[in-house]
Amino acid sequence: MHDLGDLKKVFPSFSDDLINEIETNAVRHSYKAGDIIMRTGQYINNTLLILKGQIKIYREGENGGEFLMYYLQPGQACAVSMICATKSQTSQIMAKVVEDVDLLMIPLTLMEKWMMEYRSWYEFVIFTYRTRFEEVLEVIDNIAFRAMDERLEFYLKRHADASGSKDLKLSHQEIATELNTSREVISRLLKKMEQRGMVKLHRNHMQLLT
Amino acid sequence: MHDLGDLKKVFPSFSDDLINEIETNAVRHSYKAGDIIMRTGQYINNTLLILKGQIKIYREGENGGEFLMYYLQPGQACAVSMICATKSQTSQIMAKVVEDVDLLMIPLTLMEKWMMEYRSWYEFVIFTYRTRFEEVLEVIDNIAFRAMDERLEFYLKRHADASGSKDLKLSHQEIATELNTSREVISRLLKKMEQRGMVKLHRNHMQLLT
DNA sequence: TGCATACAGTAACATTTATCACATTAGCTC
DNA sequence: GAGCTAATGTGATAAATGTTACTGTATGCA
Repeated sequence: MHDLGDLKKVFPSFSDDLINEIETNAVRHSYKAGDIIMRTGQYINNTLLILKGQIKIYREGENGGEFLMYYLQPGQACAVSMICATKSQTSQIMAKVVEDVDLLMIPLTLMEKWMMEYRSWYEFVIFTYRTRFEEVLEVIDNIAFRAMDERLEFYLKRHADASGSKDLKLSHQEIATELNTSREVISRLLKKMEQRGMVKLHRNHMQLLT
Repeated sequence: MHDLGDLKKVFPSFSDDLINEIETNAVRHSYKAGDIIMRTGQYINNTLLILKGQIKIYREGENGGEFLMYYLQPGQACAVSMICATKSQTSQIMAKVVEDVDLLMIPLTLMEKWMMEYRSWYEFVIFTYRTRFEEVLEVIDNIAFRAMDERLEFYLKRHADASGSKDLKLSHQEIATELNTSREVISRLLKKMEQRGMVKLHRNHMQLLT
């Protein structure tokens, strides 16, 4: 199914005995693009370690908004699931698969045990918390202090970073949904950005020029 | 200075040996209302445990905005300082004293050690992370999906909860600063709320009626 | 080829929020 | 109580964003 070398490559910071533990105890799962792995209000009993693919973590609005918090990539874990898992709490967020995903599910009991036993696990968990907390703070900064034009620029840059490419496969509607605004607003702003030479627009995709 | 019974009262979940450890190692500090304990970009080497008073945790905007994230009360700890402390990272937030504060400073090295040794400390830390993360998610919900009138209502309720009183000592200007809007907007919305019987306005304070 | 559909552009208008300008008032000091 | 000051009230206007209602246009599919 998967082997030690595999895991070690995706999670290089894990110690060998921790990897052995994971090999023995974790359950592997696959999901298809579009699958929803976690929903608001659902109980969480596992921590998720991403091996392959991409997951979008977002807040759901009443009118179908999917307000983007952050993306999970291979080598990362779901901070929310870690936090909730400690007391079998319900999730406050949604997780949707963007690209087909392979992941490992770690039962909450082990999660706690490992915290005490494996230093590399402890550090990984704390690092995950910290990184996501900071990311979320940055999101707050943007919606609290920035107007939509700046937020759009920031959003596009995040995408470019996440996908490692300046060619972004996004429709205006998708962007609007993730920023909780309307397509028309995004179209207008993108046009302005194009006029300023920051982006080149095509159908279903665009290139960041900056 | 302070004794075991003291600490035990404010942090009832801590085990006796943990409290002893804290007694021996923590440094006590006091701050006056208005003092700024943490600023953006500053290095953090201690975790803070609040014994008395109230601290406001916020994001600073360029134009002097003080966007409220949450309040720290007695019996609580600064989640951000815990996270940053692990690797001597810089803070991404501001912490300002609202009411005169007594607190304990725990050096980061102990913070880590205790995680492995004291279960009640581990649980406290995880609980702190989770609570704050959820609080911040709720803040995001509000600014992402709600208009100013609803955000104001939410803000007032939070204040009532935090202070344990429905009589809120707040000027319109303060509220405006913490919601990153202008005083006029707050005045107008408060007037509307008063007309709907949700609040009774006075000079420098108001009463929540709901 | 022609049709259906999703995507994109754009104008006109409504609504919300921000900004400016100034009036009013409560509470304080002398 | 006169006068000062900070807090609050309010109208007019500007700017940003949301909404409605269309048009055009690429793409895939029958």
